[in-house]
Amino acid sequence: MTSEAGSTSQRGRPRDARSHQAVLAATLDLLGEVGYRRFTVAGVAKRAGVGKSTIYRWWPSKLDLILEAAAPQLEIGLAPNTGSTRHDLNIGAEQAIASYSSPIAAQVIFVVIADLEEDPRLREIYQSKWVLPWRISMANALERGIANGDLTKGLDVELVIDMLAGTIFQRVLVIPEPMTDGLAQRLIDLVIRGKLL
Amino acid sequence: MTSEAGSTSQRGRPRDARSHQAVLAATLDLLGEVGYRRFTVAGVAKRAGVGKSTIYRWWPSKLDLILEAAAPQLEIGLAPNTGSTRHDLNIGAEQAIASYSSPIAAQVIFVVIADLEEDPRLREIYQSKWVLPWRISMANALERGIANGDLTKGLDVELVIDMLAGTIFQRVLVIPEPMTDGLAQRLIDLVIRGKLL
Amino acid sequence: MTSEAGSTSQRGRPRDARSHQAVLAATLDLLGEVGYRRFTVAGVAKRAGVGKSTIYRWWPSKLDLILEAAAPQLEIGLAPNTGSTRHDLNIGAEQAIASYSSPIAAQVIFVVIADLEEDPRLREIYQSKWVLPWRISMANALERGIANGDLTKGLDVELVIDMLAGTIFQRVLVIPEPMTDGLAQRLIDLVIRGKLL
Amino acid sequence: MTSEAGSTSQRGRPRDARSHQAVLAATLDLLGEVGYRRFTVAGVAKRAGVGKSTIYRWWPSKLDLILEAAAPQLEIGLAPNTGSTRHDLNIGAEQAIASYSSPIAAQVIFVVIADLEEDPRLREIYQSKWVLPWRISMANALERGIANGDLTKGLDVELVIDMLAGTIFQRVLVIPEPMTDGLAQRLIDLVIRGKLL
DNA sequence: TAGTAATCGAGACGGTACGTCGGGTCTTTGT
DNA sequence: ACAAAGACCCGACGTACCGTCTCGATTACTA
Repeated sequence: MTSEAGSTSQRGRPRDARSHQAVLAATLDLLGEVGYRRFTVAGVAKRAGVGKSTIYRWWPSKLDLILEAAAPQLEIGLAPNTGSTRHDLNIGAEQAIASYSSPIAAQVIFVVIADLEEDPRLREIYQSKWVLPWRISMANALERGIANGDLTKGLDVELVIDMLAGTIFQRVLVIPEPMTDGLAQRLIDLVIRGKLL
Repeated sequence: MTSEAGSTSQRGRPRDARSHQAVLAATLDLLGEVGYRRFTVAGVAKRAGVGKSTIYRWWPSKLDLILEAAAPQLEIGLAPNTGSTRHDLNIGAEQAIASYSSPIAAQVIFVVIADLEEDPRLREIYQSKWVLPWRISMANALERGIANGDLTKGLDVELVIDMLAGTIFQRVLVIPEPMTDGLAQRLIDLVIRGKLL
Repeated sequence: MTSEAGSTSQRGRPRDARSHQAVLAATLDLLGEVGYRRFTVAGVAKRAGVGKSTIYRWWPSKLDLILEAAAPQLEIGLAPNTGSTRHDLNIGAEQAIASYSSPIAAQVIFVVIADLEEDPRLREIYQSKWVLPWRISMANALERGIANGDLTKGLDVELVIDMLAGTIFQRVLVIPEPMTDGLAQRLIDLVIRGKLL
Repeated sequence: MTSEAGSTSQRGRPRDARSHQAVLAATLDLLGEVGYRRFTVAGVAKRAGVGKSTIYRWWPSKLDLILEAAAPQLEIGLAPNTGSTRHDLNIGAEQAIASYSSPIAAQVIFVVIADLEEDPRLREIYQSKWVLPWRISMANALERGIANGDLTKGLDVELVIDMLAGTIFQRVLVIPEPMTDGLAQRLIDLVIRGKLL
C-alpha cells in the first residue's frame, strides 16, 4: 500500500495474536460448559479478558466465531490410501465417528445446519471445510476399490457416502445414547459385501 | 375416559378452541415464512389475533409452542402390513422422506435436536412422539420379512433402521440440495438384497 | 323502589348483598395489608370468594371500587353546634385529624388526588362526598362565631378552612411522622385569637 | 473530589450526556403531555431516541426516572435574608406557591407521597431534596424575626412552617381550582400579626 | 310447575406495560 | 492502528394486571 514491498503497510498496533487465541479457547470452553443456548459473546469476552469489540473486529457474528472456534474439532480425519480398500474405508468411518463424538460437535452441528436454510454461506462452509475433504477421501477410496475389483462396478459412490455419514450421524448425535461399538466395521462390511447398484 | 362422569367439573370459561388452533396455525405459518430465527411469540399473537398471555398460558415457552405446532408435521407415517416386505419397507421409507421434506421440518428439527443435550424432556418428546412409532412399524416390517424368509435371519434390525433414517436425514436435510429421487427404492433394495449380518 | 311503579321490573336473581359487602371488606383489608401498589382486583375477588366479573358488574373500575370501599373511612365527622365556637371548631378539627389518620387514608387519598387532574369526576366525588360536608359544618361554626362576636367580622372563612385542612393534611400525611398532639387545640387558638382579616 | 487524581480511572465509553439529558427532558415532556397514568418508559425511550436499556441502566425503575427528572421542577426556592422578616417570609411563601403550581408538580407529588408509605427511601428523597432546604430557610427567617422582635418569642416554628406549606398545598393542589391571589401576603400577615404561642 | 331472566363463581381472553437480556455498534482512554 | 472497557440502540423475552367475555349453576319473580 505505502511504498512497495511492505504489501500490508502494517501501521498502528499489530493484531494481538494472544487475544485471538484466547477468544477461540474461551469460545470452546464456554460452549462446552454452558451449551449453545447460554453461550454469549459478552461471556467469551469476559473469560478471554478481551473487549467485546475485539471479537467483533475479527468475527462478523457470534455464529462465525463459534464456527471458527469449533472448526478444528469438527474436521474429519481422512481415509488413507494403504492399498487395502477395507482398511481405508474403515479408517475413514472411524474418523467420522470420532469427529461427531466430540463434545463440541453436539453443541455446534445442529445450530449450524439449522441455519443452513437462512444463510447459504453456512452451507458452503459446513460442506467445504468440514465434510468435503472427508467425502473426497472416501470417494477416492471407493473408486480405488471399484478399480481393483473389491467393489461392484456400478456402485453409487455418493449414496454410499451419504449412507455412511447418515448412519453415523444418527447413531452418534440423534438417538438417545450413542451406539458406536463396532459400527464402522459393520458399515464397511455392508459396503463391501452388499450389492449396491 | 368418556364413559364415566365428566370428572373435571368444567368450571369457568372453557378454553377457546379457535384461539388455540389459530395460535398453532399462526405458529406454523410464521415458522414457514420467516424461519426460526425471526420467529417471534408476539408475531404469532398478532397474526392469530390473540393476546400474548393466551399463548403463555398454555405453552410455557416459545420452544414448547413450536414443538406442539410442528408435531403433526413431523410425525412420520408408518410402514403398513400388506404382506409384501418390499412394499411395506418402501412405504415406510417414503413416509420418512416425505416427513423430513416438510418445509417446517427443516426449521424445527435441528433446533429441537440441538437442545436435546440441555433439555432431556425434549429428547423424550422427539423420540417418543415423532420417530418411535415409525421405528416400531419398521421393526415390525423387518421382523415379518425375517420370519417369511425375505430377509436374512441375523439381520440387525436397529442398525438397518438407523441406516435408513440416517441416510434419508442426510439426503433431505443436510446436503446442499435434496437428492431423493428413487432413494427409498434403492435403500430397500440394499436392505433386501444386501447381506447384513 | 319496588312497591310503586315497579319501574325496575326486578326479574331474575337479585343482587347478593353478602357478596357486595364481602367485596368492600376485602378491598379495605387488602388495601391495608399490601397497599395500593400491590392491590389487585383479582386479589380482592379471591379474598372475597367472589368472581371478578361480580366486581366489575357493580364497580366500573378498580378505582371506583376503592373509592366506595374507602369512602366511609374518609368521611370526616362534622363540627357540631353546641353554642361554644371554640368547642365546635375544636371537635371539627379533631374529626379531620382522626379521619386523615385512618390507615386507609394514607393509601387512598393521594391516589385519588393524583387522578383529579385526569378524571374530573373524581374531584367531584372527593370534594362532595368527603370534605364538602365537613367544610360546610366548619363554615357554619365559623359564621356563628362571627355572628356572636367570638371571631373577627372580616374573617375569610374559606381561607381559615383551607388553613386548618391543609395544616392537618400536612402533619398527618406528609411529614415523616405524624405530629398531632394538641394540634387541633392550637390551630383553633390561632383562629380565635389571631387577627385574620 | 476534583483536586487529587481521577480516582475513577474512567475506562470505557463515557456516559453520553446528551442521552442522559434527552431522557430527562423526554420524561418531563411526556409527563406533562399525557400525565402519569399514560406515562411509559418505552414512550420516553422513543421520544428521546434512546434504547430502553439505556434508561434502565441508569434508573432502576420508572419511578426513579420520574423522580430525577421532576426534581428540579419541585425544588422550592428559598426564603432570602434581606433584613425584612415580612419580605423574607413572603418570598419564601411565594416560592412554595410557584413550585407547587408547576404543571409537573401535580403529576408527580401525589404519586411520590402515595408511595412514601411503601418505600421509605422516597420519603427521604422527598423531604431532603425538595422541602427540607426550604423549611430550613423558612425556619431561619422565622428565627431572625423572633430575634429582632418581629415575631412572638414562643412561636412554634415547625407548626408555622407546616401551616404555611399545608395551606399552600391545599390551595394549589387539592381544591378544585387554585386560589392563590394574595395568598402569600395574607398568610404572612397572619404569622406576623397573629398570636401563635 | 315451568319458564324466564338476571345473578353468581370461575377463569380464559385481548391488550398494554413492565423490567431483563442478548446481539452487534460506537466511543472513550491507553499502548 | 489496535486494544479493553463499557455505554449505546434495538428488539424479543416472559410476567403481571386490567377490564371483558363466556361458561354452568343458582335463585328469584312471572305465567
